[in-house]
Amino acid sequence: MKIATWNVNSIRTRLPHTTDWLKTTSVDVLCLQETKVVDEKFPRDAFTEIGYHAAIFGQPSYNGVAIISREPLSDVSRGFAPILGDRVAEFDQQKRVITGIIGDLRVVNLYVPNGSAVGSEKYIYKLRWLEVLHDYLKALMLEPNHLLVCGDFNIALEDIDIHDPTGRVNQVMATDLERVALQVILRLGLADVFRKFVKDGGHFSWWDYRSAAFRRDLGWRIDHIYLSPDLYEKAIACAIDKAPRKLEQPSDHTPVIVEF
Amino acid sequence: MKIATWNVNSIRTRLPHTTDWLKTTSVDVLCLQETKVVDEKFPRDAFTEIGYHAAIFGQPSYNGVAIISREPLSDVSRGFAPILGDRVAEFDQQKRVITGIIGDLRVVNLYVPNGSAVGSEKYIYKLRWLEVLHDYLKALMLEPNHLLVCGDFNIALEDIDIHDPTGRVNQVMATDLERVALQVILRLGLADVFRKFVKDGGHFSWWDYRSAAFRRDLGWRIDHIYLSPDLYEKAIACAIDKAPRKLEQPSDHTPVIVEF
DNA sequence: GGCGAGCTGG
DNA sequence: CCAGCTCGCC
Repeated sequence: MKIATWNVNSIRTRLPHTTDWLKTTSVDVLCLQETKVVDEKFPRDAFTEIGYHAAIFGQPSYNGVAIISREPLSDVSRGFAPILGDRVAEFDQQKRVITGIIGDLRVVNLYVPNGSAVGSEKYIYKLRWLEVLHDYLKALMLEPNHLLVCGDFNIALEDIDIHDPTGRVNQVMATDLERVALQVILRLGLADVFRKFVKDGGHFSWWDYRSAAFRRDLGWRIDHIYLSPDLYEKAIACAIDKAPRKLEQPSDHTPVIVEF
Repeated sequence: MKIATWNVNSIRTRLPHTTDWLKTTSVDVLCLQETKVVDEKFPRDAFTEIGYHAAIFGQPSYNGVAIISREPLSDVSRGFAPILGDRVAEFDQQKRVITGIIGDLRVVNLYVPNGSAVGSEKYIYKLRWLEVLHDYLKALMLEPNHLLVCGDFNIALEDIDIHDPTGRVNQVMATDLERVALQVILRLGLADVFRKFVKDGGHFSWWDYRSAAFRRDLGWRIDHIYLSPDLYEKAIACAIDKAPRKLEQPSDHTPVIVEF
């Protein structure tokens, strides 16, 4: 059983990359972020043709998440409100959360806000969003299922997750406030499965399009897979597949895969 | 001596096509229309590197003309107002006219308004613009130089210049009013040099991007080269080069070349 | 409908 | 650097 997360930065532009990758890698579940397309225009057929189902939650231009899976998902829910009620409805205007159940496993797929610049409106929104995410995951953890929470977190948890942590306290995606917000969430009982297998730094999942960042390996590890305790024990591998980032017209992110 | 006219539909997008074509065709003067770029962003260096000068008159997004030449132009003037005075200044807001002298030859490069739909505001503007052009060329013909007037005229002079002239009287680029306006200009003493060499129809310089018009050869001959009488006598060839229209990401127009 | 530029977001 | 959008042109 293999489950992956990949911010594709437009599923329509990256459709051949995505289906090619599914065919060669044969993961069972692929969580996509930044699909950037309304549900009516999501290229569902391309996934059906190669034997996958798609649960989608999109909007025009921005954000958008989807779970591609060999087995159909049950109990799919989109956004925070179905779990937390209308008090959080404002956070569902941006389509960043989708979840569903496969067997005894709940998969949560997230596209955490980027935060723009430290102290900006968007940065405040990101921190508030993470608080809501805490309540959301707390609720889901009451279920009997195993829990896998993955996606583009737009946060580098440790300094070794950044190519150059100099001045990180002023850099969005690495400030103390963001890290603490995420650590509070993890204290609910989730662990970064990549770190079960890889202890050193220099492993990245995102490289800016600008300044030839990929060629110079100036990356960040901001795409994560978090597991509930017993699932964490069962994991036998977790890796970043850099190959898709080397293709023509790549996404700026590359997939992370966990295997059980 | 070879002189060409080509509506490139954005010089930045078509820069490789344009410089490649100059290198293989080695024309002495190339008149460009729809450069779609302000002068500060015009890719002058690309032409300098291959041995050409550039006289430019552009604006952001729309219109824009340029004359690319092996020898530098003298007496360059941009727009109608330098010749006709401020009464026509309103017509220079759109950058559609540039002229300069090489040896004993004045080259006038035009991007005639398209006219949108018959009877529209833009159609009226086109007819008024053609009246101003008449006065402009009348003034230039007082000079002792030979005169070459070329560009995208957005007018098919004869029915044989349209793939299907059915209902042309209601079609912009082929109405009687436009044709007469152009014929009045030509009566100043200018002749279509393409017709010195080619008498039959079915020769086009523009094919709409839509409906696979190029593949089906549904074109129009709207890019012209007009010459003063003694120059007309000296012309030894005039041809449309369809090759650039067959490239990847082509302009919707293709070059017309006259040789002396 | 096919395209390009300029804009906004990352 | 790249994505999609909005706009205007043809």
